Amino acid sequence: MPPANAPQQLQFKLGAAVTHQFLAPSDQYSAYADNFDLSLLPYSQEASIPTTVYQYNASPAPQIKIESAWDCLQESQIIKQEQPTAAVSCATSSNQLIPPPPAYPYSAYPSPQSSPLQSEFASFAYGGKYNAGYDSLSSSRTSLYASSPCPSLDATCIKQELHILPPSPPESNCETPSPRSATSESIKAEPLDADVESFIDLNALLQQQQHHQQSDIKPDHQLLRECLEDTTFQRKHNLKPLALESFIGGLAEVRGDFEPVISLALEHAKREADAICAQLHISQDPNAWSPAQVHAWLRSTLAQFKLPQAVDLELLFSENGAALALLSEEEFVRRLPQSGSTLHAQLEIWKMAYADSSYQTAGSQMEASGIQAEPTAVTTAPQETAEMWPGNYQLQNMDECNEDSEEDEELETAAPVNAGSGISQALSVRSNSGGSSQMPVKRTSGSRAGGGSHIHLWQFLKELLAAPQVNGTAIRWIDRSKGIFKIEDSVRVAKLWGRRKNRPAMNYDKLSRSIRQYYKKGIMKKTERSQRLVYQFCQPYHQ
DNA sequence: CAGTAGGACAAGC
DNA sequence: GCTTGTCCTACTG
Repeated sequence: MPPANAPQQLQFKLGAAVTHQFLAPSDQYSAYADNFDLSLLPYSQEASIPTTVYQYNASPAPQIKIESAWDCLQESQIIKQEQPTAAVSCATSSNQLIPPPPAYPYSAYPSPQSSPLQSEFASFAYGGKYNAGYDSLSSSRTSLYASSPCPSLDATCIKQELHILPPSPPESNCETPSPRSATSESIKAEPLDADVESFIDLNALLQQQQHHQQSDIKPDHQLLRECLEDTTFQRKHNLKPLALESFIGGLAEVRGDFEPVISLALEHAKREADAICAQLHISQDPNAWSPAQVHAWLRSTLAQFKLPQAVDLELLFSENGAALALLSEEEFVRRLPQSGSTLHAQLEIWKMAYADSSYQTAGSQMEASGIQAEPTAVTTAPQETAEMWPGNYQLQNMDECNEDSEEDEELETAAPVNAGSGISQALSVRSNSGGSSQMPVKRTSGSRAGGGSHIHLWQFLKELLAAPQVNGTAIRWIDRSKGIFKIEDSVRVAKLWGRRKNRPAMNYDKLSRSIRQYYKKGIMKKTERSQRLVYQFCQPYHQ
């Protein structure tokens, strides 16, 4: 279990690393300064490029790249692990785009920007109260983003490239507002050259400023405080304060980038859940639990986390699994102040893991029955089986993570590394308003090495469309009910497609040729009133 | 100029 | 055989 204040510390660090200016209690200063000396920044006259740049005029699609904290996360957590995994190799590759924080379950956290649960989302993403769950999932690797990862945060960890996504087009039906729109009051900066790659290599700064460090060490982080109060750095680099909330909210835009880690963690969650289910003889679907099974699960989880066993647990929790799943965290805490939060977090993980497996099951059923089949409602819980948890999906992203070139990094932020994998797809489907599920995309197999995947273009497009928060600037629905969508950024979509298929030479010309092949196959068509870059899925390929 | 449309052929599964 | 990638020409706004 991480220290109780780890989430706050971590969030603090992240926010501070981004903003270079914030207000916080002195103890938080201390917590931060223990790991990262901001005194480097104001003295870095040679640093010609700001750490944080908000490019309002960037085009076509500024993106968010966050390397620092997650690199640190990986190095401090993943590499330590005894089992070499794809995540390890991913982490060890230099300068790659970081895997993202875990997606938040839409069902529980509908809108990180607008929801009052925003702070909870932040906690979830950065090892907050959900730490317990992930920490517990198994030994170590599942603590990727669980246990406080950045005690080792140091200058080498801080290399950031931040590009804030522009607002969605006015007509966009993106479900999540852009960071700018969500934080317009918080983010203010002078427009800068769109082509500026903005980052600070603190390694270099560290070397340049060592003499300052050696000769100017002040006690009690006084220097840090002075630096934080000194805004000359911000003025010099056109930096303005960025609210932590806006940064956290903006991460929703890059949620897809974190999917490799999500998948990895989910895989471990599933394995552990699998074992627990077998041990307790309960379903992996919390909604299927009887009250007695709920009690068994609660007691098991309490024991797992070494939390005090409640004597009157049966009285406190009389619900069945379905009702339990609807309880808020507050309700959990009200009933069990000491352990309610952990139980709730763990239950969320189980729900998320089950939703993911359910989604995959639907997808595999779809695949098995042929792609022309009507879509399977993802929300329909599959029958319980002993093999409910899929075991082969989790590492498929890691290959791409490794093979990413720096050039492609920008693409990584624009779309999930594997848009069809992991929980973002499931969550996207689950988040659909009106209860209409999308046609599940065929899951790509875990072995795409060397030859791309077997995914069809139309499926890939639906994947992108299913993640408007991530891909809304590249492709979006015009009329979802009719299956009409528009490719907003043909180049990017084509590159994403090329990456997925391991076709570096892919371009929109070729992609569109494939789309046109769909005309005679009845998969896609141009809209009645033909518009550029606007296509329409034919039935039953949409809806 | 970018996008659209479609023919032709090849490659990979 | 199917799907997709590639290259091509012609056309359109």
